[in-house]
Amino acid sequence: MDYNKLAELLFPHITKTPEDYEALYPQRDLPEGAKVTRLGPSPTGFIHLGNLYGAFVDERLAHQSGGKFFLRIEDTDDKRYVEGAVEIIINSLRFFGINFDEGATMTGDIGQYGDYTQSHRGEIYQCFAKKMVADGTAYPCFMTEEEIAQIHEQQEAEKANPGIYGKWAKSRNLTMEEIQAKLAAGTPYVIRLKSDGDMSLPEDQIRRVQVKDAIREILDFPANDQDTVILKATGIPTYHFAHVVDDHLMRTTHVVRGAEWLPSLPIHVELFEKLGWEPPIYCHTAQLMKIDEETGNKRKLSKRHDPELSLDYYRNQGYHPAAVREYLLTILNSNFEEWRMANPDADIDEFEFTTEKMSNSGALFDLNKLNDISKDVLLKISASDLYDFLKGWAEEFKPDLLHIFEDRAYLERILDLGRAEAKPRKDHIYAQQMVENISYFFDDMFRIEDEMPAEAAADVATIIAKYLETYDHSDDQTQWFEKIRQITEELGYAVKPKDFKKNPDQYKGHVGHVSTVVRVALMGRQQSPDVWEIQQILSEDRTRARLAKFL
RNA sequence: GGCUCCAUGGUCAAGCGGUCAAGACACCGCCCUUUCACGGCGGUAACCCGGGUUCGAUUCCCGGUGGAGUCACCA
Repeated sequence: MDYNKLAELLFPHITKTPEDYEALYPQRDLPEGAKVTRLGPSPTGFIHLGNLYGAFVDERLAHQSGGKFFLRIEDTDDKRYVEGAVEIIINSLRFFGINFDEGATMTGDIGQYGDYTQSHRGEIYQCFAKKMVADGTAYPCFMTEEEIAQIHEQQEAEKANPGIYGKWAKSRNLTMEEIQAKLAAGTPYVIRLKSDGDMSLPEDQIRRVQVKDAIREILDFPANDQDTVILKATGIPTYHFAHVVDDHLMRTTHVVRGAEWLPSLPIHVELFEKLGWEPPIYCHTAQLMKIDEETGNKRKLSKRHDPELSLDYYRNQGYHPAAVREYLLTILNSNFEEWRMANPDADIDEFEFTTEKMSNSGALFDLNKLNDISKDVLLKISASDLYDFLKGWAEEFKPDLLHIFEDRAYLERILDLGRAEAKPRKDHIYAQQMVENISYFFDDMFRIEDEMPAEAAADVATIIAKYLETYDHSDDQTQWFEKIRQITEELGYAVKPKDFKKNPDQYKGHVGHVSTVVRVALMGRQQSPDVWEIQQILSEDRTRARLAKFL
């Protein structure tokens, strides 16, 4: 068989050579140790937490080493394309602080290693497929879908491994004449890798391949034996081939991808071997998991089944991007939490991220933990920044709430309530929750949500009346509380809660019950931050009005 | 079914042959306290099983078991 002739027959329109592309995309001129990473989403426009998790690794690796991080659109499957997806991807990631140095953008490519959209790179893939055909390491396959389905059935019946390999690869040994005839008849075909692997050999004779993974150390598996499709009938490559060609030509140094790619790693290794290229360093990240409600077991996050893990969900809820980043880093690097405790105020970028410290078992997404982390993160954000963040969130998701932003100073005081103390309050978690938390500060949202405390129920009117009567907005906190005590005593309640607990028969209740009455009248809830501070923010008029209205 | 990955409390996890097996979140209790939150103190709770190797295994090896992933002209 004259493979060169076959290559020309199959790819007469390809005139460039592999050398041309090698020259077009030279080695990158980067400092020693600089890492080049990439994110290769398919343009479905759907991003979930798992994608962010992986993107974060790429971003850290590249930017911590003085390297490059680029975006490549992997749209070799036309069925997946969703309009505007590139924009969504870039914007969603940017929101969480992940920015690309080069690659596809909304307005065109940035960088010297493009085109960064796989569907535009047809000729490049075909050039290398042509080379493989010329080398005798790839061949045209004319099998129809029906034939392949039939083979699958037969394999199932024989309990053989499924797939096109060895004796099942019927187009593998076609003669030139047969191929010419098929071509002349216009029979559609794909290009398959001609694998040297053979899994049917006795176990000790099967060739094994070792790959060092940056997260998982040595990976050891049997060499690939599948004649995997590298070019579809349309001339578009499959993921496997596109990955190998692109990451070589784009001079990617580290390929970060989910562990679901582990099973196809042998294919990629063989492809790199056949093309005579050095493979990149692989970083197979553990999958983010969730508990499946139906089975009660852990399972990989799924785009289809877990819409609540979409990035949009977190934006909707109003989680601050810094909190999400902080959370992701704690599950990404096991020593991050420790580092954070030692450096509570350090910038997150100062943390040295390493693949070695990444876990290789799948972590369950833990909302409790996110919330806890978020409290600490938001505490460090100034009221002014918090205001801007909240407003941005409301503009996008809660336009009917925009009126609360009219008085900036007022909202900032509310957001800062209790945060200046030595032991500051950590009330803020995410926008939606914050808004609910502070709703009583706004008359249109204020309503009585809680009951009056049972101990003081009979005296509610009296307590409020007396309180209003003695109310002086200019009282300091001590003076203010002294008045509460007086009312407490006058009405037969214990000034010290302990007295009441010791002798519950001697009192109607204690000072806590009395102040709770005020709290419910003013805030509509039994629980709130300090009443005096709230009153100061509310203003005298609003305070008096609410008390009066309650009577 | 084949291949692969994974295996320490409810969750995330330190550990890398000798530890009363860290810590964080969650949970419970107590303290602080006019409520809540914050904070402090304390508590419940773990090395999947069986063989080796070794004076000694959570740690190393083998075998099970369990969980996950993957076997497309999808990525």
